[in-house]
Amino acid sequence: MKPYQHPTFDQITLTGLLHALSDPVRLNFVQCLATKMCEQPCGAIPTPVAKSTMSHHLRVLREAGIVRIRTEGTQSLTSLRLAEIEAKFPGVLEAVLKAAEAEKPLEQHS
Amino acid sequence: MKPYQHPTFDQITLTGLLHALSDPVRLNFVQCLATKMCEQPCGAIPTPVAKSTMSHHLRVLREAGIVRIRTEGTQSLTSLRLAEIEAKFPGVLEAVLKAAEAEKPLEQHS
DNA sequence: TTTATTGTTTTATGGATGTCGAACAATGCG
DNA sequence: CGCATTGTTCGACATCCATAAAACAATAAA
Repeated sequence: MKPYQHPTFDQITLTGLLHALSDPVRLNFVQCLATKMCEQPCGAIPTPVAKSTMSHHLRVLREAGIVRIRTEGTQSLTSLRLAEIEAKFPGVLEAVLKAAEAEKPLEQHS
Repeated sequence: MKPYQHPTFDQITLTGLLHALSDPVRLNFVQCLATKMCEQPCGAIPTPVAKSTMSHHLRVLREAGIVRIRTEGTQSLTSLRLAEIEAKFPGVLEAVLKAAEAEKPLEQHS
């Protein structure tokens, strides 16, 4: 299999992170990841978009340095790079996630 | 003159705010606004882009609910909606601004 | 009134983006 | 081996976006 390309700590940028989080689908995915606090296969998180679209979003999150993805068997496991982001941009992700949780009454279908 | 349209407190969204801040030019402008802590005419803040481009960015920031703009004479004065954003998304803007300040060695020309 | 200042609007353009279906790849299972 | 599962990749498409030049609007200053 092809191992995924991840940005290093130094390559992560603030604007890149903000842009990645500015999409509702991606923000919701990150939010779910954060609450579960463990690696998740993409399929384990409900999304309102097609498989291929989700794959695209996952790549954006990965290239922004927000998530780390590794493959195990047929499924790819995704985890938050929480510690690194906190180290680089203290308080940002935490505040955003808290705000997202407070803002969203939450609804998913399928 | 035409008074500017501003979103109400309820109309401000997290993704809208993140998207508005995800552009380097806009983030830099907001950062400058925050450090000066007072109304500023657009021209008082150095930008690397054309006037018309900056006008566009200002509109994005305004429509996202991040800044408030009023006209006085020929110039339009811009101020941060700091208290409102803090009330709606506690800690978000503060953390982002702090991260931006830490990340940017800062350079402007013209 | 003429000119300067300040910023907006319009129009154009090249590039990025979100979306999806279909085809493909890799692994696991029978 | 054949089939199912899980994602990725590849067009394709419509939309949004950052940029800027040019024209316009409104006020201030001479």
